[in-house]
Amino acid sequence: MGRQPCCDKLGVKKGPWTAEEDKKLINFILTNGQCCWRAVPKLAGLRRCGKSCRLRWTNYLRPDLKRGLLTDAEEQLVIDLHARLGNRWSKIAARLPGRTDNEIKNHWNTHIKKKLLKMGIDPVTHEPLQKETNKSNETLPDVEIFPAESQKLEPEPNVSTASATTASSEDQNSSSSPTENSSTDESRLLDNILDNVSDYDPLMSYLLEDEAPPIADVPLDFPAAAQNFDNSVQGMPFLDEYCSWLMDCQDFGIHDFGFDCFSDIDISNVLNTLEMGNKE
DNA sequence: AATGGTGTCAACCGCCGCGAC
DNA sequence: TGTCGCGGCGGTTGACACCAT
Repeated sequence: MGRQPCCDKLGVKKGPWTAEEDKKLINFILTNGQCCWRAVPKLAGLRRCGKSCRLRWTNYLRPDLKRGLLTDAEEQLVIDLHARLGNRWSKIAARLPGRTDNEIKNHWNTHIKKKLLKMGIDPVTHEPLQKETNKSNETLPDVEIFPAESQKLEPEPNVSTASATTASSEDQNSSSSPTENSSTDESRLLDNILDNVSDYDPLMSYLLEDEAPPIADVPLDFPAAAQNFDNSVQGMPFLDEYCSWLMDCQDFGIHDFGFDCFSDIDISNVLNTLEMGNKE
């Protein structure tokens, strides 16, 4: 392959994880929580580098992950967020509870990109391809044109023109080069964008609120996490997905994997609570 | 049934930012 | 202030599954 391995120490295993390795990692994290990732492989008895362990955990083993394809709503949200944030997958993923940046990135590259191209929309700029070619000399688009949002976000004099314009340019920048010019400016810009979004779209508003922590950020004290989970999902638009995830967990047989901590969580209670929250 | 092409996604790589010292 | 180590991020790769011929 000729790739320079990041974990080239002797005896460090690479490639797909085995069920045995997964089990070891899960058991370790559940027993000890997430500590120094570098120490994890040694302490957990794994011949992997810490980075690999972290990746495996965050992208695949984390119990709060959703499985399966993105729903239409999620997909639309990803598109909306990508229009604003560019290829900042982790930021996008943070707004989709139970989804990982890797998953969203993959889905973007394999599904959404093609979908948008088919619709005649440039997946990078989110502008119609036709228009894109016509305005090749322009440096910045005046207004970001994005079908779903252009309907929702009526241009308002004082609000989003500046940030939308900047967002588009930032979008373009970020897709070609991840380097940020100014993190302070950027966060201010992001805040503006998020504020403006909140003015228009309740769904986006909810998902973009910093006060509503994504499930992924719930600390890994699982019984406590279950409580936070319980609280944080009240009124969530994706309740069905959480329910199905919990169902999946049961189907999957989490105890087989050493998820004994879940014995502290009465999943049916959680489900009931979720359903009650959904009805309210 | 065999084979080649294409799509999907888990995992890796290298860079960057941040905190500790 | 500079250096180092760690975690996180985004881009990319490669193995595998699926489909068409």
